[in-house]
Amino acid sequence: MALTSLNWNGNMAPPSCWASPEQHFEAAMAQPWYRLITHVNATLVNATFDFYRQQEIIPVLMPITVGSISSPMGIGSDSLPVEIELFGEPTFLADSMQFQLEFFLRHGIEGAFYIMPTFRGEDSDVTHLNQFFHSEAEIVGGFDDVIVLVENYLRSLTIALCATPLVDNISQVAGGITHLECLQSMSEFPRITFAESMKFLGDEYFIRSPEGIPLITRLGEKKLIDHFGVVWLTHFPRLIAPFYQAKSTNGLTVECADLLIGIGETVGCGERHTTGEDVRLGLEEHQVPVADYEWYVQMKNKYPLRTAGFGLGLERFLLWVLQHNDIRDLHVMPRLKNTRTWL
RNA sequence: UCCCCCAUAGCUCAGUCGGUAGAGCAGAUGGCUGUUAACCAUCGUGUCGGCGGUUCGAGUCCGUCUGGGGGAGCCA
Repeated sequence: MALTSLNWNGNMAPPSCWASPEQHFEAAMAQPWYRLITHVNATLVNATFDFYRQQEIIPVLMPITVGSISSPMGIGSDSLPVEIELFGEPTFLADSMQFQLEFFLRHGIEGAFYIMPTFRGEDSDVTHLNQFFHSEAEIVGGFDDVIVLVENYLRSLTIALCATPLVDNISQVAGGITHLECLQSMSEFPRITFAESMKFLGDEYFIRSPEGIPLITRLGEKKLIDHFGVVWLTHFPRLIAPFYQAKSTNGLTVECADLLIGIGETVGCGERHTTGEDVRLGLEEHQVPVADYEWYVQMKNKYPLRTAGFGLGLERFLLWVLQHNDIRDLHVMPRLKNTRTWL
């Protein structure tokens, strides 16, 4: 990218007018904030492709619609899928393309990735968007392999950002780049298991689900971030994690982790069930109908494979990069539920 | 989805005990000063977010819906 100078005069602050389409059109066109977003995004996408090319993890093309809910409803999740009507058929917009990535790994490749918009029906707020850009990858391997992959990926993203002329503008907005430099210098990120975090934080940072399972609160996550800066929260109790994560050998937790950084959970990763039978058990335990995931079970029955993967919310990562606190400021072309658009 | 708060002029907000609405800023017009502007004067009908109810009478009370903010949850 031939960026030699980003000499944007004036206020770098976000206009924060996404609720007003008329104002936002002007702001998105002219404000330095949105020009910075565009260039930072370009750097992140280029860096992502560069990173995976070195790892021989390949980009794959996938549809953004799915025929049945891919969002794991049931115990441990209330997430809302987005349903539309397409050619007269009820259809869901993908909330993640993890299962499709898992499919592609059966093509004899070591890893697959994509960056695409995915969709969520929850109300938007300072940390949630109804469409966000998802950077997901799935590899042949296990829990520790995907942790290393994510750490290397984030390191290479921050190195790429620091190597562009954008770094001065980022520094201006974020109030410095020590957070970027600090992450680059970490050989590995701190980890804390869910069980350890309960001892570390104390009961007041947890609530109980209707089934009596402890859930960490947002305040608890914030406390961990304040203490560690960047931290993996690992090995969640089986029933509060999605059904597709592989069980730990203790049978009580699953081989998954959330990366807490910036405003909270920014990466979710985990090792998947290897066999169809394990998937079937997971569905049963989470009280999710097996019929919705029949192909997924069949795939693992016929082509068992140990894989692991992760999903990164690009805008959430960008919040951390810019040290900002409202994710709705990060879309040049906003797509928020119940909010009109100018485009 | 749950809890709390909010919605009044272009903007920020006031409005007490229920008696048919006010201020500041912005704006418009005029005046004045040796003219990129300041100052002075004058100018306010706004479905009081929508619908329904109570009442002789509702911005005010009740119900409900919509939208916004905060918190919880869910998630990336």
